[in-house]
Amino acid sequence: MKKTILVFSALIIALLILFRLSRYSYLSNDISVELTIGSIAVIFFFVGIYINKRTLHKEKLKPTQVDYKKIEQLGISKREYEVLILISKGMSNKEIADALFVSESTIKTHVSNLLVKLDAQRRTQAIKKAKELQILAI
Amino acid sequence: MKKTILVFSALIIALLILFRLSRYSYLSNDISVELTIGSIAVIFFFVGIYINKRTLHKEKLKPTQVDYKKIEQLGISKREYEVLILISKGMSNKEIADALFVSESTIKTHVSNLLVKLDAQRRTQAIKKAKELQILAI
DNA sequence: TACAGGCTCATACTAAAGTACCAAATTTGC
DNA sequence: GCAAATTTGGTACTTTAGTATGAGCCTGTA
Repeated sequence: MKKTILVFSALIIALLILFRLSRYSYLSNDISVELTIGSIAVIFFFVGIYINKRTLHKEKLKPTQVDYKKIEQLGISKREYEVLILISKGMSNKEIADALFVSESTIKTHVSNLLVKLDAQRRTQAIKKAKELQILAI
Repeated sequence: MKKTILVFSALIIALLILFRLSRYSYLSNDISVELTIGSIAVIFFFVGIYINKRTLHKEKLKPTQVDYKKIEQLGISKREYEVLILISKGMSNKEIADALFVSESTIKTHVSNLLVKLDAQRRTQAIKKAKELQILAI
């Protein structure tokens, strides 16, 4: 943002100088003046578009922020949340168990607890609800 | 877009007139000229931002377009795609069967075919892959 | 008309997923 | 340091999910 302001300021100064010079140039008539104004308008119009695109682009890179407060509100523990993420990646209980170095029984317990906390009947429904609640990045 | 161009043109004309008038106004000195230029720059800067925001906002309303060509490429039939959508909504085979007024056996067949076509082992994995392939809106 | 493709459904399985209940080991907060 | 919460894991069971295979019914089209 600092860079943006600097570039912006530099542009304004440059244009003002340009305008000053133009007044003593060989083209010191009405056409020159209107040309300058037009140029300024067009340039700043595109500068606006450019800057806006840059800032909006950054927003798009983090489209869905995880709502950690909601995770807490739902009483979902750290480990349960880990399991939830792996579920959403399409992994089976066995695969999750291997990934987290625990037994499948443990994962089943976590999943069961998750389903209650998310008020879901199935893991697929849990995925959907979790995304709606924004506790899982889309 | 037509409206945008009209507004844009009107603004330019208005500013040119304003500038013309300012030359004969009581403030006909250097400060007036620089003020005008500054105003034009600022105004067009924000016009650029505004227009850009509008167009980008429309893009955001359709964040993930469904890639129907890819559905065809994968050989996923109409009915199978319907089932896929309901799976992604977290529904069980029985629920999908009731929703589509067919038997659970039929849904199982569709799901089995879907898993092969999406190269998935589970329905949760099918959801994830389908979203990655952009054949399901996120 | 014949035939491919899609939709339907059934049977008979096997494999996961999920529930219920219990209990021990750890971690964490006060 | 102790209570509370978390994590872990087990048994036993029910319910879904998924596979394999076969078959009848439409529909568009070569």
